[in-house]
Amino acid sequence: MRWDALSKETCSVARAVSVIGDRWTLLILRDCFLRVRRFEVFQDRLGITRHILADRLRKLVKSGVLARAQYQSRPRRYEYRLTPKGLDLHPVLMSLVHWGDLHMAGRNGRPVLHRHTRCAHDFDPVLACSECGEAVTAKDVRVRPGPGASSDILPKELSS
Amino acid sequence: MRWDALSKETCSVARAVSVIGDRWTLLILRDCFLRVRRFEVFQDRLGITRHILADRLRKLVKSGVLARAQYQSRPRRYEYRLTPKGLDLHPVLMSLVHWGDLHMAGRNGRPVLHRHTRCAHDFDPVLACSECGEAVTAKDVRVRPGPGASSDILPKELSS
DNA sequence: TGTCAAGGTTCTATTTTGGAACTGACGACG
DNA sequence: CGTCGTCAGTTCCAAAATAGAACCTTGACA
Repeated sequence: MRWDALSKETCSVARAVSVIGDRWTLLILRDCFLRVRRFEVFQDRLGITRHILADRLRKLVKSGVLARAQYQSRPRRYEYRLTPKGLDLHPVLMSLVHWGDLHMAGRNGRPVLHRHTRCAHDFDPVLACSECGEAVTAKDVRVRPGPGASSDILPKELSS
Repeated sequence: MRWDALSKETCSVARAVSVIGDRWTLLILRDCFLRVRRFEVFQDRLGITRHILADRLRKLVKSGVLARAQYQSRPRRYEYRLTPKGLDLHPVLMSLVHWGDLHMAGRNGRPVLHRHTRCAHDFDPVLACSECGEAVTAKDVRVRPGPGASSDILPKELSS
């Protein structure tokens, strides 16, 4: 299966993965949320090769997650900023950070603290239900086909 | 930078990405949450090559996300199940699904619906603050170094 | 004229992946 | 007995992606 074949799958995860399912892309996005915007800064922080960085930034722009904006003329210089579509990835990154903090942290504890400015506390992200507001765990969720489903999206046992 | 170098980074995202930052791994995990457990079923559903599937399953077992369990003897057959560590990835996958639904869905709408069994409604995942319970957006969050921070974890502008 | 900076591109060598065939332990069929 | 089918992989080779390093371009500055 090719990269671009993934984006034509019915599944939302497959389509999302076709955009961000790459280790460098995820690390680039992490830095974007830390307000990194410039090619050289990404390169220094990530240790990624310039070739691949250019490629990933191009793909992220093409998919509408980042926007390339000129921040000076003469000489022309560009920076990369999260679009609204890119900002919507915040929950994905926050969930990833939290999982890493829980299961992969070193003995010194978490490397970064997140403060919720509305309540002024350091917090952990909690996945809540949009309907009742309670926290959701894997066992509380049942899946079923939606309007955009194709016949093979769920395994046989679940498609009833 | 090599794969295994990533897991030695201080950043929780980098460590998480060293485990799940791969398109196939994410798709395998999606299927795990749909209760797929067997080699052949993964292979049929994903269209992944058997070689790569075996490699990714091995890595997920090694990192403690999946457990390999014998489900019959004669002939010996094994299946792969999410461990508690793996189940903790549920918010990551849910966030990814939701982003895909929002920004990448086809014209027929979302392919899969999620029902919260506690309140019996179809729902969207919302990222909430563990301290005040309110929904969190990217703009409501400030980051700062935590106990496990290294000097280079945040860009210069934010390390104050 | 020479140097520096940002934001790339080009080159080759190494790694990873795709695609297909093969293995090995069994059970069932005829 | 011989053959077929299933499941969980492994092996092989060709094609694609990545790493690492050097190079290019535009313009500022001295």
